[in-house]
Amino acid sequence: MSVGPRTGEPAAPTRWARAVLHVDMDAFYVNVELLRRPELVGRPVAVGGTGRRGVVASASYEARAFGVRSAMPTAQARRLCPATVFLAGDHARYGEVSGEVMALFRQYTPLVEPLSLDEAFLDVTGGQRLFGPPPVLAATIRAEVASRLGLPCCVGVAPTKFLAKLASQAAKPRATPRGPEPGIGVMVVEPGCELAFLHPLPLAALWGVGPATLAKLSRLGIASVGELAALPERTVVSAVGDAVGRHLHALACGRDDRPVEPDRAVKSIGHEETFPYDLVDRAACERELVRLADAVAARLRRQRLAARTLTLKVRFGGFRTVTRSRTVTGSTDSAPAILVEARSLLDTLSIEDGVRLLGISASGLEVAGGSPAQLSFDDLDPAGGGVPDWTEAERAIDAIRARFGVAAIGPAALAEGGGLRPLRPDRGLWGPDERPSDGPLAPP
DNA sequence: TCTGGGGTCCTCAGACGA
DNA sequence: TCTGTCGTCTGAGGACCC
Repeated sequence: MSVGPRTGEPAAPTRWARAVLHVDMDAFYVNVELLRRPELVGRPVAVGGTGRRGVVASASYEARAFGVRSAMPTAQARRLCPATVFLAGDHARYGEVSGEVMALFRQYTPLVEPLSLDEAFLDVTGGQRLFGPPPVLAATIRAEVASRLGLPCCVGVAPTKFLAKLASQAAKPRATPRGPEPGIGVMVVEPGCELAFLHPLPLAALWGVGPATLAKLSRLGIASVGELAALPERTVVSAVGDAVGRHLHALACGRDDRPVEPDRAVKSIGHEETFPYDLVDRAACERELVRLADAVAARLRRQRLAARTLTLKVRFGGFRTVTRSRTVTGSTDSAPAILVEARSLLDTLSIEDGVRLLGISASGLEVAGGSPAQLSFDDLDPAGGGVPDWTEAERAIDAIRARFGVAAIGPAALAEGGGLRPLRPDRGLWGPDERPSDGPLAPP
């Protein structure tokens, strides 16, 4: 389907000055699981955290028909649709499949910008002579993903990223109380017809308008993108702030010249974890910080990066969340150095309300070794004893893990019952695991 | 017995140096 | 020497996305 002067007729092979595809995999995690569990096809299925405090990461359209949505607490999803089959998920597998999907896209253009595991922008402006008009290429890619990987997806075609993204949403299947209804698969917004597609849409369709911004814009008495575009830019800025206001007003007017960026540099690397039961003593918090610091440092080293700023995130029992960060001269990719800093930041907080979540994030990233003096944070050690140089030891740890797996070696503080409990890539991604033995805590 | 994890970007306040 | 201004950096928090 297309929005344009020739709607209903075959698209003429006009040359697009700029053509962007947005490819969105349908219920990606669920459909990857269905490939190896075909007996679940047609049933309500959800992937996500299966334990208490878990949330849904992805739901089949059969489950969505009952109101099950991603980011919904698993307990609520169970109440809405008790017949749902809940799967814990396999993030490593989704990463592998995502790699195959992206590799397929790159057969058609080198300008592929992954947004997440399950969606990407493709700039196909330069491939029109080779692969045909963008709408034809969109259909080709969709068919290739289905035939070679066995996965459904939707494609939006438009002159800009933003419109391509909206178009792919319009092409998606719908969950209705009667069951899933197939979508159109490919939606095309022809050049010159951007506003006809855009302006009837509700404000919430705009990328960047969430509940808070929607409430502010609604106070202006508007409900559609077209009404937003009709307002003076200064009115929008006064309602939602300078940067957001100018950005949203431009989008509403159909202006979006952001390029497809294949090589976006990572800005931060972090890990956080919600615990099955709130932590109430500092020693337990510090053990968790050891695991988090170990995981963050390992990822920094894997990507040959070092961080200047470290941020500690703490969510208390009442869901109040605070962050504390510190920026230093130099940079680090060392777990002991990150741990010293995280402990020091934790010391500034009272944990008497219980700690529901801890997280460590590294930002201000630079290429490791690029700093004149690789910092060891030893001037921040409250004991004043400095942090030993772990460079060689961590190199050895990385090599052992590369060969034998992440659980093969780790900090002694994480040894439990003869085994290690490091952060696994797929552990607790959508909430704490079901099994109490997997977590550090029993119910209080 | 509601509310994950990994990110990016923006706003605002305060500190600080020119 | 003091004061005000401006730009920049940092820290904290919020909003949003998937």
